Amino acid sequence: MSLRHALLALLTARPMTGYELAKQFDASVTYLWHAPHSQIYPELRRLESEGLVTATVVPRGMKAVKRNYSLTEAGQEELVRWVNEVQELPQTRDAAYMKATYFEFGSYDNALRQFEAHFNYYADQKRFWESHVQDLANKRTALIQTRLANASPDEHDAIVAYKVHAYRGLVDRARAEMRWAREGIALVKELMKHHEQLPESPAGSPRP
Amino acid sequence: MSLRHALLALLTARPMTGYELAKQFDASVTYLWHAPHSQIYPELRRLESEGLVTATVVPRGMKAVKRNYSLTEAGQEELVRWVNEVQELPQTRDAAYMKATYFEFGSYDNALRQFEAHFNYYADQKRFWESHVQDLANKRTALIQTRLANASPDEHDAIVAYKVHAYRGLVDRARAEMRWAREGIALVKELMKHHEQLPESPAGSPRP
DNA sequence: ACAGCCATGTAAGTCGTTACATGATTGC
DNA sequence: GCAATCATGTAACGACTTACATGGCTGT
Repeated sequence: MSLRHALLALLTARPMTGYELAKQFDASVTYLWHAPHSQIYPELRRLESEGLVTATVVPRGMKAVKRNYSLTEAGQEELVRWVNEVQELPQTRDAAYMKATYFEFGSYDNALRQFEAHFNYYADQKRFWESHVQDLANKRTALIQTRLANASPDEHDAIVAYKVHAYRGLVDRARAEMRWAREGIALVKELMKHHEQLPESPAGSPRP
Repeated sequence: MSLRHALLALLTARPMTGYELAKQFDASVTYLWHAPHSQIYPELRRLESEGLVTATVVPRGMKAVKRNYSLTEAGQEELVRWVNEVQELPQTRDAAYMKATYFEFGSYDNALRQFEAHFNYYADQKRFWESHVQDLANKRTALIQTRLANASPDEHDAIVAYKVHAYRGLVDRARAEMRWAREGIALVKELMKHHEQLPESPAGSPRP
């Protein structure tokens, strides 16, 4: 249950409506812990019913309303409890690597395509994460600024440094994935070369 | 839906009972795609009802029975279809990194503990994956041997190489996680040093 | 009038977790 | 007789996905 804690953490910066929270999510946390708005709204209601946040109903336009959520003391305590709890790390579940172990059931071209898609995906992620690291290090996002404004100055270093460390870790991870994909492509090309040298055509296992 | 395809892939080696499949899972695939037996048994029934596997009922003891599953042609086709399909990569969902971005809400000691747990976890994983790479490269597991026996010899290289590449990727990943944790520990120690030099005690944000 | 963003949800279904439950066989 | 391992499930619940649905406000 990281979603609720991500929401609580966002609310430490300032009170926000569900919509604003969803936007902040999409701008930062989503790259660490993805959640669509359809998950956020009900979770906020649950947090409210558990007393971890309070909502004040604000009119919007003539008829409609929005709910402005803020953190309660119980919410802050729950956040601290969660931060101090050492969680079990989740067991690996990686569809891309799993599929890669079975590339023999597809063509060489397919393996190349898969590795290329992998590379491109992480190249994109890397770009985002790198720019996010820059934004954080330079305190360039609106959220980090309000967060810092609410904290005592001698904590500022830590607040920024932890976030930078996490997002840098993701940049490294993206780099590793890109390397893995590149090496995968090299491997496939090697296998293709070998295969050309044995002109007998295979007829054993399934291959489309 | 990788579970079903992992099951189909395992069955390319030889027919197996649910129990055997669960054991094979726990010995290899589980480190790529974890699934408990309570998920495997129902999934096998579903695969059977969709015609991707067939089951022959074998007596065990006097009263009980077991079901021996084997891959059908439709199952093989589905496996090939899946291998050739480029899947969207799942959005990141990393509880450990997410929590790390909020370590300012806990003590320095807590941050150290968290990073140490992270390090130890991946050190374990690395050991397992490394030995698995060795087993695969030397064709030392029962499963890879039956799998190879059923494939044409000119495919043997690829079958082993793809698996070795995937598990090596996981070893690299574990190494990266260990590095991240080490750097996290160094960061916390830096922050502690700085903090000692400012003797005023903080009283702003929540800290237990 | 219409586009685009603000704003908030529901509903159905799948996937995954955790705990519970039962019984058979093998070897000591 | 008992423990370990073989063997197969169910049940309840929670997390997540995808699609659907509604309406308001702002600027052109």
